[in-house]
Amino acid sequence: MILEELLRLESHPTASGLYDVVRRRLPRISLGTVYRNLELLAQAGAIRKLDMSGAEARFDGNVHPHDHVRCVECGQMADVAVAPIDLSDRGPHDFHGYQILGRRLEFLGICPSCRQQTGHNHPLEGERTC
Amino acid sequence: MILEELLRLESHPTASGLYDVVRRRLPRISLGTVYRNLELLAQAGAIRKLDMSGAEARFDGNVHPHDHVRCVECGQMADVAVAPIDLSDRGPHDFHGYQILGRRLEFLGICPSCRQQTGHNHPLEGERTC
DNA sequence: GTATGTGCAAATGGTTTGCAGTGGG
DNA sequence: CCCACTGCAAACCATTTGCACATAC
Repeated sequence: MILEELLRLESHPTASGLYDVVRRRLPRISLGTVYRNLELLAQAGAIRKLDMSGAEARFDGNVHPHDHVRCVECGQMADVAVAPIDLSDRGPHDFHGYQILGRRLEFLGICPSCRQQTGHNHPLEGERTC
Repeated sequence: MILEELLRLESHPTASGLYDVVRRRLPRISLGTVYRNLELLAQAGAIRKLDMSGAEARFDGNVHPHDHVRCVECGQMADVAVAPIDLSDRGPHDFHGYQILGRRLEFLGICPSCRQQTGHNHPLEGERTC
């Protein structure tokens, strides 16, 4: 039922956000159970766990290859089609001998609704813009 | 002195790793102070805070634009030259109206020393390989 | 003396875990 | 009856914070 609700949502809920939703159908479920099952589902490859950038982890029912944008203001996330990375000129020694298994790419920005509310500038604190 | 030690190291230490190093020169320094100053230095743009992928945050004295590889086994990190991302065919609506400020790219792999020790396979749990 | 920065210890918050209970097979 | 799974609460761990004190100006 946790999986069902995650698939229904196209937001990328946090564990406790999903907990709130699932609790509407299973009022006696505990947050620990939600965490346990999300972990199992992620390991089984049924869902993806998005634990980037030190924030609260978010979960994604879409297991097709894709990247993400995250709002630096509110933490909301959205899907982005896979952005091709040019590694044509790289040898293994550009990676210091690491055997590369994968990559994680996350765009950072401001979502439409946060953009309206605050005229803030978010210079990304010492981070190159893109 | 925290900054000095971080610049001297080319590993990408965690806060407590750096704490251990700095404590050799300042035996009475506290971990809280290390955190406080790393935060200030990162905000001032003197260092970079690398808090990707839900692990313990790491700090980098190299503020030039570059990406990273992280060992999924031991957490060690290394620098990688900026990998160009092809966004030529993207309009703002591919990003769901997000105003893009930056990106974070992290390669995941196994570092040379972990590679020797364990013949393990690390299929990156339901993650596309790269 | 006033402001800034520190050590220390306690609080925080997301996540994990130990354990006893429960329900399905 | 057994076992996998659960609720619950406590533990965990990186990080942050409150506070009293120290040091520099």
